[in-house]
Amino acid sequence: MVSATSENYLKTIHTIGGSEHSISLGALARALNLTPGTVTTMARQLADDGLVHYLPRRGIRLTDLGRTTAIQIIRRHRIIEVFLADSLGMPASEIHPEAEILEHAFSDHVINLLDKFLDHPAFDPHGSPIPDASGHLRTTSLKPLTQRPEGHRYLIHRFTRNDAEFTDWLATFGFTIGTTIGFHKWDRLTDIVTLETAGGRRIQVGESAASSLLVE
Amino acid sequence: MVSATSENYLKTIHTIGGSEHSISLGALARALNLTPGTVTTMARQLADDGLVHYLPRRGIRLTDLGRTTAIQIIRRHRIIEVFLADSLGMPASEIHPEAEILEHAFSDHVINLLDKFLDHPAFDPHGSPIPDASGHLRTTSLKPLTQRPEGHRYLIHRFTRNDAEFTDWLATFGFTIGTTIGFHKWDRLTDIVTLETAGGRRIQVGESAASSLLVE
DNA sequence: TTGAGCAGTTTGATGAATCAAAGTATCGCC
DNA sequence: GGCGATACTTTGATTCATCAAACTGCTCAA
Repeated sequence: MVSATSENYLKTIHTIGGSEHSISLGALARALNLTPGTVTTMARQLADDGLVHYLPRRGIRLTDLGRTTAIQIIRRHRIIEVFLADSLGMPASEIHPEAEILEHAFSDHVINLLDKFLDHPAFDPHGSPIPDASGHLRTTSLKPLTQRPEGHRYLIHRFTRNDAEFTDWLATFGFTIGTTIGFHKWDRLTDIVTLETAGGRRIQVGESAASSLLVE
Repeated sequence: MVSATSENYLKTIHTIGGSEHSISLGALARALNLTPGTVTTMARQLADDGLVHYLPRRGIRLTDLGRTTAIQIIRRHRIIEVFLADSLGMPASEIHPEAEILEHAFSDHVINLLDKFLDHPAFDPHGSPIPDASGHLRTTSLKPLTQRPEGHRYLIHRFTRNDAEFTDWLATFGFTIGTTIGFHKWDRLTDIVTLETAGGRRIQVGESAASSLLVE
């Protein structure tokens, strides 16, 4: 069994370095808000446990075991987020810190039951994909609109925001599941995204609203 | 904020000593499976935090603060158990150890949302009452059958066992919600409880099955 | 009333996770 | 090629929760 602390290290290494990439301990220390010395000590510990490859002064990288462990934690986190938002009705902006704690307390067994209860969601409320129990991402081309190139039209597949007011509002422009949406422009300065209806009409929404549209 | 460790001490003190009674540190050490020295050290710590009254060599007792804290933990535990059993379909026999861990990870805010989601259950799947958010037990005369005196008839109010097979079986004897049930005898040696139908017929069930009948 | 025995306390040590501060490598620049 | 800045590592200390083992004090029985 891996401690909650180790789980947080693995999750962070996976988040900032991905599965292949080696990351510097400094970057890890900054991401975890710990002093460099602490992270050096823990890196040796994680390497002893076979969870990471650690080359002093060169960086740290997940082993196969570390990666599968990290992915299980991410899976737990995202399933919990779906539960908090969809079942309990928490706003998407509040769920992360709660999930951050709960992810270390839920057993894989309970998480699998929760996954079933939620009907095997493919995305969390922020639009991030949820790996299945064996750690694979469902092969799908669904992504949040904001992870697509601008200037194209996309097919709307799902809203990752459990908010009837918002989806009703979108529907007034003809944006419903199964229809297409134009991704005109994302102004990164103001975080305003300009959408385009089938009729060519332009509407503006915030980046976070736009990212709740899962498109293909 | 109280550590998960302190929470476990408080919960155990409340469980074995109730709210008034002082308990010996030895009893506490045995209940927590810790050495006496550990518990002595922690008792001083809890007293410093204002959670218990501790008189060396005499015993330990919850303060008002300790009691309300303990009751909140018990509330979290029991609401989580209802969720695991009723929503996720876990057998009542498996929920306790999971709830034991989760109770330290759920915030009071999320617990209140979960309580609402579950429609404010009054009892956990073992038949224990769930305190409300302010720590009060709903004033109700509902109790598991096995906490009633033998030789009387009681009104069936609820089954704390999410098991259609069991309730269907009871229904074949006319034991449904709103009807009465006779509590004939509880043989504490064999833990067999003898029930009596409206027609005077006697049926035997195990103590744990009988305790899942909430009666008035 | 005086021990013997037991319940409870103290002491010294351990492991996990952390920090501050001192020490060392490495990389790029002149 | 040498030097300085930056990044990383080491060292010594701290806190929390725990244990084993030595110690102390209370109570009951002879």
